[in-house]
Amino acid sequence: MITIKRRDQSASLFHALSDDTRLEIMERLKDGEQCVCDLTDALKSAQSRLSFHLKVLKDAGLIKDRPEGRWIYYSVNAEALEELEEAVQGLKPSRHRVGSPSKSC
Amino acid sequence: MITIKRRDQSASLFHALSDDTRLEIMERLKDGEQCVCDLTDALKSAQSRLSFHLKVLKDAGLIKDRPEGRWIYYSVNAEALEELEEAVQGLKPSRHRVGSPSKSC
DNA sequence: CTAATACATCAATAATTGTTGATCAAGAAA
DNA sequence: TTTCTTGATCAACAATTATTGATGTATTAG
Repeated sequence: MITIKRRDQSASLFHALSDDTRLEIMERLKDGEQCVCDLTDALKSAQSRLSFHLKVLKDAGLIKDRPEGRWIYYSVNAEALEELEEAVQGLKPSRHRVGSPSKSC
Repeated sequence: MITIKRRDQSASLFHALSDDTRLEIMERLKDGEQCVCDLTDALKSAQSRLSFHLKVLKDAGLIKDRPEGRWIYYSVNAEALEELEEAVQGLKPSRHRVGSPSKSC
């Protein structure tokens, strides 16, 4: 069912953004691509910890990686942000208020 | 620090939406307010389970409740959706690309 | 009044997530 | 080659979240 798939997709986007550290990573990446070492430096965190969070973001499609030499540069995936916007739009109540409470129970 | 507070607030909005069941609740509420019994009925779930998820959504401010008689009607809180939109906007990369990789490590 | 309904909340348990430190592979430099 | 650096991954553990069934409270019906 397509609806369920979309819910799952939305949930995974929201989940990836439901953590403070991951939001901070996204914030850093707004200014341009960063390698993991830039981030461990900026967030003063263990490398394995950041790799974990980067993986969550990447699995959700929110960021992309670009290996170059011995570094891997991460950057925001603009497409995923559009999907996210759509997901949020989809939460808005429809214009036409469907009538009064059902009172079926 | 205001930035950190905003990140926390965003994270809690995203977290509330990071679950399939809760997204389905939000979907149901789009068509108008529903009492818990409507939802247990529609989602075929235990009442305590839905109460739990409704609490998560309510704590995040995404839904409101309106007691009436022995029912409690839940509905979408439009304000929170605006906040959510802002949070998403805030994730977008800034226009001006800050130059080349730092290569500091 | 008692009985039934709607719902929250709690305690116990299960499942999922996050953190840490260790290890491993690949690239670059000596 | 050996060594150093970057970063992924794994195992062990900690912390958070979700599910279940039971209990409690308020409201309404009989």
